[in-house]
Amino acid sequence: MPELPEVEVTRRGVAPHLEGRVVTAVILRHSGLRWPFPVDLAEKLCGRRIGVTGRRGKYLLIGFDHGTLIVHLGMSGHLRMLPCVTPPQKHDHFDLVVGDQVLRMTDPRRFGAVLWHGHDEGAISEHLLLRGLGVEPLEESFSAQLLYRHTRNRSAAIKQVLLAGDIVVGVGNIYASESLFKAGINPKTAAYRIGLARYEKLALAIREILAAAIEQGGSTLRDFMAADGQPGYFQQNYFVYDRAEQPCRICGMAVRQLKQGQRSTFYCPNCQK
DNA sequence: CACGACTCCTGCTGGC
DNA sequence: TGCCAGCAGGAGTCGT
Repeated sequence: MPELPEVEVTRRGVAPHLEGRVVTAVILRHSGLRWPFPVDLAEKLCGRRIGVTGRRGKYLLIGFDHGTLIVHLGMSGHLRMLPCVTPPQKHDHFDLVVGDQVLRMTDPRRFGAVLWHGHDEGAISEHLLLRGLGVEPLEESFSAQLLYRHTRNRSAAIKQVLLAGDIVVGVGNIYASESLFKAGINPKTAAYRIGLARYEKLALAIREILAAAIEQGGSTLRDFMAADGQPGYFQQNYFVYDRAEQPCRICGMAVRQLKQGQRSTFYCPNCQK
C-alpha cells in the first residue's frame, strides 16, 4: 500500500515504540521476501539497542550503532506494533521483538524486503539500492529547476519518469496520477517537452499532495497501532486515480484510464494538456 | 545512458 | 456456485 506518505506515516507510528529500546528476539517465518533475509539476523540484532529511525524514498531505515536495518514494504506490506503474545497470521513473515512489544511485518505478495547494512560496509547512502535514488520530494533540494534540468534528455512520458525514482523518489502510481492532474499536465507528455513554468506547477503539486497525505495519515496513527484493523489513511478522495469514466471533479469530463509501462494511469483529457 | 518489457507473489474482482 | 483471467499502490534486472 505504500507510497512515500504511507512509509513515512509508518515510520512515525513505530518510531516511539522502537527508538532507544533493546531487541530481545528476531523471528523469521519465511526464508525471505523479495530477497532472502540477512544471514544471522537474530545474532546481529539481539541485545542491541535501536537508535534513530529514518526513511529514504520508500525504504524505512532502523538505525543501530553497528548498522542499519532496511525495510521495504513492496506492494502489499505493512508494519504494526503489537503485544508480543499476538499470534502470527498467515502472511506475518518477520518479527522484531522489543520487550513486551513486537514490530511485525505482514506482506502477502512478498515483494517487500528486509536487508542489513553494516557500518563496516560504508555509509548507508551508498547502499546499492539507495545510491541511485533521486532527491526527497519534501526536502529543499527538490525543485522545478531540478525536474527541468534532469529531463532535458528524457523522451519517456512524464508519468514514467516520475515513477522511475531517479530524479525524485516516493512518487508512486497513485500520486503520480494525482500530481499530474493537479499540475494540469497530460501524463503522456514527453518529459523533455515540459518547460520550467509547468515544472513549477508539478513540483508544487507533488509537495502539496505528499504533505497532505502524510498529514492525513498522521491523524490515523492510533488506528495504525490497533491490533487488528488496517491503517485508515488510504481512504482519500482522489481526483483521478481509480476514477475511470467518472466525471472529473473540476470540469465534469469523463476521467480516462490508460496503460503506461504495465501500470494504470488516470487523467482528465480536458484539464490535462 | 535511457527505455521498455519482464519478473517476483498472493488475493481479490468481475465476467461467464 | 465455481472457475479463471486480469489486475493490484514496487522496483530490480535484462535486452536493445
